[in-house]
Amino acid sequence: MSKYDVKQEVTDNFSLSGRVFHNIREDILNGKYKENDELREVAIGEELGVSRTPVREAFRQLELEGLIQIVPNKGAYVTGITRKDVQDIYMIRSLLEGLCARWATENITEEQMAEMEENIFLSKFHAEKGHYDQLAELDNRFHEIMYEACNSKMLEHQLRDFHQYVLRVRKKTLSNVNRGRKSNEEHEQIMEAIKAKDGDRAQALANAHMINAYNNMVKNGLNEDFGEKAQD
Amino acid sequence: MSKYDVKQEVTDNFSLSGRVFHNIREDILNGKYKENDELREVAIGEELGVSRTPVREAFRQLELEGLIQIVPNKGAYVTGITRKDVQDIYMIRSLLEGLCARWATENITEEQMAEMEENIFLSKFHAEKGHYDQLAELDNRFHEIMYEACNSKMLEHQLRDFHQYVLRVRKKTLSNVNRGRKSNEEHEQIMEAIKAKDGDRAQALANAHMINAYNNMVKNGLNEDFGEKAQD
DNA sequence: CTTTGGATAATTGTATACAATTATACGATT
DNA sequence: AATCGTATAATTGTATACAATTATCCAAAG
Repeated sequence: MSKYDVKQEVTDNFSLSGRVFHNIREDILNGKYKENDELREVAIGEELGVSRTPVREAFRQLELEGLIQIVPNKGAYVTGITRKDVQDIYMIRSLLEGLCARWATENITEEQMAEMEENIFLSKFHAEKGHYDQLAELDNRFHEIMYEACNSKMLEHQLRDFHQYVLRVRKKTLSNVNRGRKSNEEHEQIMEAIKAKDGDRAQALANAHMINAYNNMVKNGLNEDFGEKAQD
Repeated sequence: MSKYDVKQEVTDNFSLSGRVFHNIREDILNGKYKENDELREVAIGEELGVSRTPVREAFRQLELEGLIQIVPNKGAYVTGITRKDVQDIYMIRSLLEGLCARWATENITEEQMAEMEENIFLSKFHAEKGHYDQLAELDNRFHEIMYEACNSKMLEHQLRDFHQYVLRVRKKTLSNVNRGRKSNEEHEQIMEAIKAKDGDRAQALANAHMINAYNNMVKNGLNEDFGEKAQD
């Protein structure tokens, strides 16, 4: 019975294929499955206690996300994520987060603005206290608010995907207390620009925010994770 | 006939699910399935002569692409593409095509440069002759070359997706002879900037190229296609 | 007439069976 | 010993069977 008492998030109420999808993706991003590893349907099915059907559905999704490559009648192979991939994603994100901040400036609702201000306030508090977990969560949430506020289903979708993609790498980064504080300051500036309806400034700040996050990540932590996979 | 060595998407394989995926996507993009339509697994399976299994796999992919929404135990509903979506995609693409042109400037190979020059040359020829089909193909190919030349798997993937997404809308646009000629000129300028290793200029030109393509599209053709779905 | 209850049908979710394809093992031939 | 060919096993591709859930219909109650 203890097996079923394990705490599950409400949003984990997915279909089996959905759970399998998230599970495998996490395992690829975690490094459990490494580049060029072959994923076998039965093995993964048994590991997760499901049949091949949901596993195959998950495979198709992972293929579309570019995390695995399915070779017909042969197998599914992990594509992995190289150091250069991460770098490219951050460059792409910096442009799109900038655009998002601009659009958010034009479309943000009062409720969203209020939540953003609250987010900044809480982040300051938890930064003082050294509550890294809450800080990471608030950081995520800040970006989520912006994604919602930009009022663009397409852009929101893109940014959310990228966000997920580099989430693991970002975790480490934020546990650096200095970057956490600096990140908060940058969020606050972005928020102020949005509040002041200064789209140009919001865009530039959000753009720079991503570049800073990337540069900080490169300085500490990325090498040990991706050194063996580095291509460039 | 022209070349077949054009790089294809992974899902273009000969598996049933791949075919079903492309089939449904095409039908959504060309309006056979409209917004909020419910897609039933057996109906589509029978129509394409396959069982539910490949249909379901295709559904999962379509959901990830944002073309349909799967409500657990209920059904799959077409999300559709609004006029605002198209506009947003073009804005996003303009940024990413700019980045792509910049990176292509830094990474393009001699072979790719040669093909790009050949592409420009052929485009001029077919524009003179009024060969719209070849012109559209060459236009697609020009962008494909840039996507490959940028040397970024991530960016290439993103741009290819967007490109596919708006392909149908673009078809009409290019059949406007004036836009076709203007587009060619812009391609040539981008090519020249890349050849001259002027990344800034290449980026700015590619950026503007997308904006122009969008503005032209809005001027003629978009309304009749998306008028009934327009939200804004 | 509207509402409600439940039987029935339709649809999706999952597992399994079977076919097609590919990988592996192993002996025969050279 | 190396290579080839074939039998066998392993794996993926597809279809189907069964379970779970949701939608529909219709009669009876108010």
